[in-house]
Amino acid sequence: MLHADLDSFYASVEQRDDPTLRGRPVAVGGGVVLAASYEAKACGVRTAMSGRQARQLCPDLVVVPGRFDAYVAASKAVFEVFADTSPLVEGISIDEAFLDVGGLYRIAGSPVQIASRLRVQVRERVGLAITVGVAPTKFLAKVASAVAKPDGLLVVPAGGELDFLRPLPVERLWGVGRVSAAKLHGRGVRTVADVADLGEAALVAMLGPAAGRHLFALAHNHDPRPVVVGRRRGSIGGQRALGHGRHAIGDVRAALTGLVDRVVRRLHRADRECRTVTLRLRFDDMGRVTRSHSVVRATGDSTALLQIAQRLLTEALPMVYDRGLTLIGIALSNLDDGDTGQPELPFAKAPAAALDGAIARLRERFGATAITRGVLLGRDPGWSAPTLPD
DNA sequence: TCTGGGGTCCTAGGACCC
DNA sequence: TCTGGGGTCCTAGGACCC
Repeated sequence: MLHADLDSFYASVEQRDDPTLRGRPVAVGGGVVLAASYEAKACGVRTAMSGRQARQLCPDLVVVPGRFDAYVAASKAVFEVFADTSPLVEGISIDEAFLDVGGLYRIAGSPVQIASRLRVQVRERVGLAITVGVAPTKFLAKVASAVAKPDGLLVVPAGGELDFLRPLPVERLWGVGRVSAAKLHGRGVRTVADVADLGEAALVAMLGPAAGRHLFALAHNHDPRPVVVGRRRGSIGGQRALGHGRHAIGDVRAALTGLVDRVVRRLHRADRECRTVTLRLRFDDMGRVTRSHSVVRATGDSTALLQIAQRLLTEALPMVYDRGLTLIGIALSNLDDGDTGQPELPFAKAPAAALDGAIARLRERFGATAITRGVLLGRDPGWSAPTLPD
């Protein structure tokens, strides 16, 4: 497995396209740092840090606004190199992917040779530095690339997996963030070796069944997940920061309308439909709530989706009045499966049996002899089902 | 030092079905 | 009058990732 990860992606694209930025600390973003060049990272600037704090840490910092079209174009070019490298590519985000090169020995050489060539190709064809981790499993390859950054290549040799893994801090494990790390530290668990030796039951008790088992497996380098080609996203969303202070409800509604418009446009461009609309709100105190609504039949109708979104906002309005609203977001999920072109329906597994059972009970209880069966496709208020003759 | 925008996956309770 | 066991789906919240 190869894990290929572009270094400081957005910032690197900026430095590639503007020679005056090379060798200087660069941050992409404004209010918040979206990406920092290695020169900026050297003075402590980090992704997700506020712009003000970043400037304090690094007085020479050059802050540039994002040029997302350029990043998308660069990403496309890099993924073309990936596609030329292996038919088994799984994109993880705009700037990283897994490549399964296990079957390419005869035609392309060893994984290390393939990885070296990949780095050269990305450098020559796209002008960006990329770090590659090579290991027998996805997880280990990802850890290897993280350790090898920037502009590196790291191979975890077969048989040496646990020696490589065990001394690393728990934060290196995929799925350990701030909260889990704090829980683990509280129990004196600091390294991967500590996690591995703790035992699965103790981890499950601490972190829940899924996370506990997941972590235990990773700590023992058990990661059977294959590279999955052509994964489709499960949701499409958008959000907008509103700034502090009070906002007129009309402005909030207008923001939501704009958001829905943008997101539905992307839904259409992807040629997909959705069944669930989720409204996200965030408040002054960083508290957040979500409100969602699902319809039975997937739709891409912008009017219908906007109506649902506005209704969710109306329902959430009482809490908006009490707490300062700072962010509004919308997400469309339960996307249809585009392979069949058929919207995915809930209850799809056994509707016929359910209907037969209901009919049997009607006969039994009421002695009904003529029964009309219909299929109800919606349950929104105001929706009426057509009745069909038996 | 309170901050962007885009996502995935898991958990838990409730309603409902056989 | 009261109870088993196996499931799906929806909703809300939370952790985590880039």
